[in-house]
Amino acid sequence: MSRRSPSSTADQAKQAAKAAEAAQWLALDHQLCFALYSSSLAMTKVYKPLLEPLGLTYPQYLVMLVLWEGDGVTVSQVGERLKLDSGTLTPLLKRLEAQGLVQRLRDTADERRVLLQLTSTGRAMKSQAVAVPQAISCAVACELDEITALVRQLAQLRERLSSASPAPVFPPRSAA
Amino acid sequence: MSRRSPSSTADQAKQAAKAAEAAQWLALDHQLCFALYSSSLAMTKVYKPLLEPLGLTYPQYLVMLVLWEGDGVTVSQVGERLKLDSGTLTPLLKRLEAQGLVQRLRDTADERRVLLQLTSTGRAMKSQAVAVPQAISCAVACELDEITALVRQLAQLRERLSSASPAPVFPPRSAA
DNA sequence: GCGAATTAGGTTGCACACAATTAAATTGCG
DNA sequence: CGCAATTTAATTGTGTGCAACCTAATTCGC
Repeated sequence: MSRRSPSSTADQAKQAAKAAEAAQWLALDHQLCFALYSSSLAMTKVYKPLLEPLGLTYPQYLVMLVLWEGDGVTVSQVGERLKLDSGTLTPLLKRLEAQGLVQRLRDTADERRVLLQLTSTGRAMKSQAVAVPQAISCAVACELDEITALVRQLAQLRERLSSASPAPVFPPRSAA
Repeated sequence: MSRRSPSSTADQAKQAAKAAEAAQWLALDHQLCFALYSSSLAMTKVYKPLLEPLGLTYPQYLVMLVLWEGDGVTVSQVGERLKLDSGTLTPLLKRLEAQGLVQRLRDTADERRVLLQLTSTGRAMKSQAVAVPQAISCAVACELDEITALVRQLAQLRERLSSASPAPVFPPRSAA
């Protein structure tokens, strides 16, 4: 404290207060974005060893979850469900096809569409896969209610985020 | 219903019950992993237009948050904070360096280390950046308490995930 | 029918994530 | 001191995410 005082004490106090406020807003550990980001990455790491025996990556597993709920759907229907676009899904689906889990077939009625069908191998994997969420559930908390509540909160958050168009806080080209 | 009955009705009922249970465990919308994954991606999309004027990607912004809290730290200290490894951080930091926001300097005392210093440009960006979390906060919910609670829950979850080593549910090579 | 607008996937390019490997510097032990 | 073990980054390779662009197929106005 009190080292050099070329300007007024009031000025210094104002500066300090402003810096402290900035520190609060920018503190990593207060950021919801980072809490989401890091826990999502941590979740992926927990899944990885469980999915390895199945030969699936985590996003591939998500696609299989969608197809196990019902196949014969289009690429964009899967994308809508997972909130992923064709640039992500196309190569991913080709890898699932190469592994013999999924078939990609042009819709004869509308050749712009590609229909996704599980192969018998892909369908059979479902019974193996049930063990995955069970293992996760045990590894994490087993408090089903807590998990359910968190899932609901996050789903709501995701909705709010998807429909959010944040105010453009910067006047375009202010700091170019 | 009732199409072909080569086996007993009891068998069919058991099968159906088992399938229904599997469907529960594998339902996409019940998965915490997907709730995290999709809301994290949605969050990144909301940040993107806010960070564009600053010339930062979302992970680059996270690194800047760490450095604004205190620079002169090593690559691995940043990695520990963000839970990211050198394979991710090294190219990312080189891009920040190329933009003139950060300096990467070998520690003269221990030449294995690389110390990260903000440039004056990088330091100056902090005051611009305060507007980013403020805009997000408004765009999402403005319920500070709710956000704080969620951040705490997710931090706790991340800890549990990081220390979790899920039981290897599959006997190695069961479905190779 | 026919041409413009729309729609569905695919391709390309860039930026992560992370496992696995490598290389250089430091530490520690005899 | 000498050398093995450790530590710290960097590199390489695979797999996402996503914007921007492209192509082909369909639809719709006329």
